[in-house]
Amino acid sequence: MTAAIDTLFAALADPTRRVMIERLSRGPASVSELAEPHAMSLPAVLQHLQVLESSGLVTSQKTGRIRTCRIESKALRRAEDWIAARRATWEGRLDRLGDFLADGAGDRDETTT
Amino acid sequence: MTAAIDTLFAALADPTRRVMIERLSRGPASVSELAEPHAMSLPAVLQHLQVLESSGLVTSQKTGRIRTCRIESKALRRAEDWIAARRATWEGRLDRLGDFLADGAGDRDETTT
DNA sequence: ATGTCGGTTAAGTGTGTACTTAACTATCAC
DNA sequence: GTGATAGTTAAGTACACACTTAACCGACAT
Repeated sequence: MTAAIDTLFAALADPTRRVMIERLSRGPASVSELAEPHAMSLPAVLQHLQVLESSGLVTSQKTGRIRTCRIESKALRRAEDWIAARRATWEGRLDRLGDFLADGAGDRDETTT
Repeated sequence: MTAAIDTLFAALADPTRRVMIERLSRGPASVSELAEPHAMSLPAVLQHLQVLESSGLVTSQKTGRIRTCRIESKALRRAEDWIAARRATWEGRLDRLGDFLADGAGDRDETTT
């Protein structure tokens, strides 16, 4: 389970891959559409795509000679949730520390929800 | 700004560092407290800590001979928000596709047009 | 059937990352 | 002071990652 989150964040850590994700968040795309904004060879794009797929962030299917890729929001949510959980623990702890932190005494980071 | 998100996700991609973050989400800790659960040398831990600090996820201050580290929830939120934005775009797009998706046609093969 | 388009595989290269050990500094206890 | 404790620096190694070029395969168009 830990390894899965590993590959998730690792996939998101690369700017090329994040641009791909951004593109895919606006709708499915072919491999060459994904490649278009990037100044790199197609095989390089393919490798990024493989990383995205093995992380579960993207799925794809081939029809004829074009492969259509789409984003997998479940995987995005898994990453999001991991972060949210840690933030909640920390911010919950801050809350428990006392209200005097909440109204200005803290080091300007508290989220007063 | 893109490079900042880079280092953020890269920092989160390592299991050792995520365990450190989990520890710090429960409260501040010293370097050796952070090191304790990991079967690795202290210098290795220090290097992970440097990655966490330069990503903005952790800050630390030295008092006497112990360095106290604490989590920086703002940075966590930056990562969380990036993901949330992409997911929102994608899921917003799905919504616009029509309600028939929302009540059961769900995860399998949307965009049947 | 021949050519082009979209994608894929294989193999190699340079760079970065995660460690290691060894040695060293600064504090605190006595 | 002496010695232990907490952390730090430096230098080196092994492996992973982001690319590259070259060659290739399977649609589709003419």
